[in-house]
Amino acid sequence: MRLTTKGRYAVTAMLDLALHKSQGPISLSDISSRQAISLSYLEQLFSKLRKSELVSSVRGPGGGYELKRGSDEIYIAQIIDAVDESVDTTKCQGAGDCQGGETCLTHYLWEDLSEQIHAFLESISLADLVAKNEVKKIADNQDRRQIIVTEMSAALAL
Amino acid sequence: MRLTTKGRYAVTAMLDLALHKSQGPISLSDISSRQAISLSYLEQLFSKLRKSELVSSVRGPGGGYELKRGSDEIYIAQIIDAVDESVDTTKCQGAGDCQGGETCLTHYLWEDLSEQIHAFLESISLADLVAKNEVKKIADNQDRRQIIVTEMSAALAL
DNA sequence: CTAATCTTGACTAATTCACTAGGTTATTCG
DNA sequence: CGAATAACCTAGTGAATTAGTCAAGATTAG
Repeated sequence: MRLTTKGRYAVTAMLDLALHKSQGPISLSDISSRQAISLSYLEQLFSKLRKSELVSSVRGPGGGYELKRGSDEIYIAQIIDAVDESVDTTKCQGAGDCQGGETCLTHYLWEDLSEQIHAFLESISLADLVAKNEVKKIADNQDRRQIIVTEMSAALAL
Repeated sequence: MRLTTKGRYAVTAMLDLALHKSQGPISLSDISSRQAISLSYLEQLFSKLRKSELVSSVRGPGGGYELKRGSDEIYIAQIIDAVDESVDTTKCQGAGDCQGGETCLTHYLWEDLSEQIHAFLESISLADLVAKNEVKKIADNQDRRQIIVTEMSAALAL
């Protein structure tokens, strides 16, 4: 699991789609001006998002991109995985003397942590983020923290 | 909150220190050979870790680095923050027309998510990771997932 | 059919990452 | 004392990632 600006751009753009899904296909230039992301970079990102079946494209005038599924069926982890193809984090895949040795121990500890974050992001949908934003406007910080706890717990109970 | 290989290297190295803290100061060349991280890169990372008061150094023969606090008082987020100096994720800091507008909305949604991950990593100490590894050897996947839930909940209850 | 709109893909520049190489300074041991 | 050890510091390099440019293709409106 990697968490970089590329993934943030992708999630931001997908959020923009979710917020405007009632308006039919959204062109990338709309997203570009609204979210301050360069058009060409968006094009690259959406190429990957399309290959991952997260969005569908409509060409020609009035065209653009739409969420392929409902915003409650698209999870943050899927978006990040789509644009941020993960390299192998182990680095010691059968590389000689690292068979359950100490080296693999620490690698495994990190991977486990990474898995937990991934599981968390797999449990949050675009709709969740949008919905939480509504709540946030009223709730103060303490209430918000409580919401986070509830969500995280619920998320991992599966 | 960014999650890159740089942070992973730092956490891995700190875990190595935690696992060998009974042996006095640990030299970087030891960590380098055990964890397969280049020595000079470790030096750069530990320079930052030292400035962040996470480790202390002992020079000369037999010297090396030690955890400055107990491994139960050093949290993953601190390590990552130390080496991975975060750039401003907003990009629209008072930049004209982005005053609570739609642009800031999506930025804020992402930042909130990022905060949650940070809060999570702030709640996991080096000792936690080491301890969990002991448990893992016996526990099956379902048990592990329960542990995760407990940890995440406890983490955010503050 | 033609023009406008929007996707698609190939190509390029800038930045960051991971690492290397070289040295200097502090400390211990023979 | 002097040689070995190891932290420290600075600069530089290659590759990957990030971000942006440009020129095609596809599709619809008029």
